[in-house]
Amino acid sequence: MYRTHTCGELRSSNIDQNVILSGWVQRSRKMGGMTFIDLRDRYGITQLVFNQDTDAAICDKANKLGREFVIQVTGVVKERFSKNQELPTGDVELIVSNLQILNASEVPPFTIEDESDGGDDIRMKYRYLDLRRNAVRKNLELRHKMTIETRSFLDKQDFLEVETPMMIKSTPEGARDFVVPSRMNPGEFYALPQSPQMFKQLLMVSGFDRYFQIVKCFRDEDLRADRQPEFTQIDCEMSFVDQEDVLKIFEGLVKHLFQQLKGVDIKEQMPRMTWHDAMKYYGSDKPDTRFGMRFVELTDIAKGKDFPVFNSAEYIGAICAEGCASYTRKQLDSLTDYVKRPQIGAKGMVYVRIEADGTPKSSIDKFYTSEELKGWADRCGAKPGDLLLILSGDTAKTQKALGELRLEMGSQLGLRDKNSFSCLWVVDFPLLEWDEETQRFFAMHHPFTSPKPEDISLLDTNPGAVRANAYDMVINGVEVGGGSIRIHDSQLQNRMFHILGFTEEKAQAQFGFLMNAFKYGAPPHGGLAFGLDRLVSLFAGLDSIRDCIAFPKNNSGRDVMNDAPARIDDEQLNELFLALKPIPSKK
RNA sequence: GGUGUGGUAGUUCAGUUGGUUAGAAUACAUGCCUGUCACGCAUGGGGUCGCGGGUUCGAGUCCCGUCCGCACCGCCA
Repeated sequence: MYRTHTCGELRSSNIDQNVILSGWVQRSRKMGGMTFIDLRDRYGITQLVFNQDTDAAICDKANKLGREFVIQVTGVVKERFSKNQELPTGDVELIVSNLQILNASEVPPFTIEDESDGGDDIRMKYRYLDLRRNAVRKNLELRHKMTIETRSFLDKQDFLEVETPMMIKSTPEGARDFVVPSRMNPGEFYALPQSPQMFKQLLMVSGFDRYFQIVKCFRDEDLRADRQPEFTQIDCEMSFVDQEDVLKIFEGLVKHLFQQLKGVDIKEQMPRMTWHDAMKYYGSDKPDTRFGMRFVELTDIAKGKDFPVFNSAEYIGAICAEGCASYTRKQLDSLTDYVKRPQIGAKGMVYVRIEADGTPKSSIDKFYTSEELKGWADRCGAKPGDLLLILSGDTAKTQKALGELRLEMGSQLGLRDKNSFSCLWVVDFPLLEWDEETQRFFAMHHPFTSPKPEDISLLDTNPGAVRANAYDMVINGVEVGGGSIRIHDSQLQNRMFHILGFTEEKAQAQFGFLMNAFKYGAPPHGGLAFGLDRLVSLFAGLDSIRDCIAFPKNNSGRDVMNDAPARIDDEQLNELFLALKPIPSKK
């Protein structure tokens, strides 16, 4: 027997019991005649005591232990002389009578501590050691709880978890597919699913009525702090539902998760915001609503005076930063630099300080009268001591830039507290998005998304104005999930394919099986998918989803621990009838 | 593909206008220490300054190229 208790288990009630513990040496403190060792496992830390006077041999043995040695100890639990309030096991310690080294350890490349001395890079390379740390393990425990609670909630609502294939057919729409060559079908490839989209819709045709799956999805696109090439979705679909039904059920799921995992009770209904309003007031389809600072448009009153920049602008918008009139020239310059970065791309920034006596002071004083500037301030609801920040230019670009500026100001003013949560639904997304490059419409969500019935008549006349039955859930500016009511009518679906530029043949080849299925009684259906990694990282207050994934990829999509991806043998290539083109030199 | 930023001891970092033998903390090793829990004290070992080229009497420092990490833009139906 390796242990009778875990290292997080012993309390005063265990005093005088004989126990066996196994675990890793966290750290040892040698005091001369005494040695203390912190023994760690997943459950906690227990202090082991060795005394030269009591048993010199075992004390000598203990003194030879290094960090991360795996040991087994037998001993009796005793009350501590001086208790440690920081540890749950801090009232007791183990007087060790038998010590066995189960495995020695080399000195780890970084310290296995809550505050490790290791950087991200080295910790990823030795991820199995990083996972020993409380901080990382806690994230995975939270992830576990989230999947358990999700399954339990959805099960109670009659959802069935059904697995769908990981090796499917590649579809050129949307993200790039990861592909897998087929040995038995030379020259042909499977794709890894970007989502189980079509399969879950087929399950609706099959009458499963309520489906979910916690499922890996794959997209061969560049990575970000919140994007991995393989990621996990809570994928859901329901039959005989309209948008309202879907929002209600899954709002319930998210509230359940908040309640169970964070102890946060969200009683009121989550706010709904149209996509149009989100863009107008926040410059983003995923607004961070933890703070206000909504856009105020000034185009009509700021245009047509003597300031050429504004006169040539399609849109002039402002945000009001409360109490920021005291910003120095240096701070304002740094904000200007911020919005002028190529990633944001604003040409410049105009500010108006509202002085304590109410007089406006601006970088463009000479173009506007004090009365005019006061008019702007009034419209923005600015009080003395506030600061208006104004961007202008092309509408979409300026709103986006102003949105970035708003987030930056929110961060600077400490309005984006990781421990407060603001959820909302963004609804009424446009169905289609015009692509300048290819001069055609793309489905903003995916090609199976249904248009709003009242907008269907616009499909032929003004496709760009058609709104979709599509919705995203946004928490703290993070898109945590999204979905839509699908098209279940094959005629309407055909019309969509036509608008998206699919020929009859191409639509048939690509989505024929789905179209076929729809001929046999497809129920009205819809659903959504939550990004599990994003939800967990949001709940845990992490900066990157990497921290809640056991074995994540780095920025270039590599697993730095096992060095995947890697070349394969010629033999493997031959078997697959594959030949590599010359690779542009690297290394 | 692009922009920014970084690469110096096992690790995290400092390193001035280019100038002696490249430092600190921590980790590690050794010794001392019988109630520590970030124990303490002393001593010690540890460096291809990412790589290649250039400028210079002299380069961690300046220039060019390159590789790698991170953040972001493009991309992500």
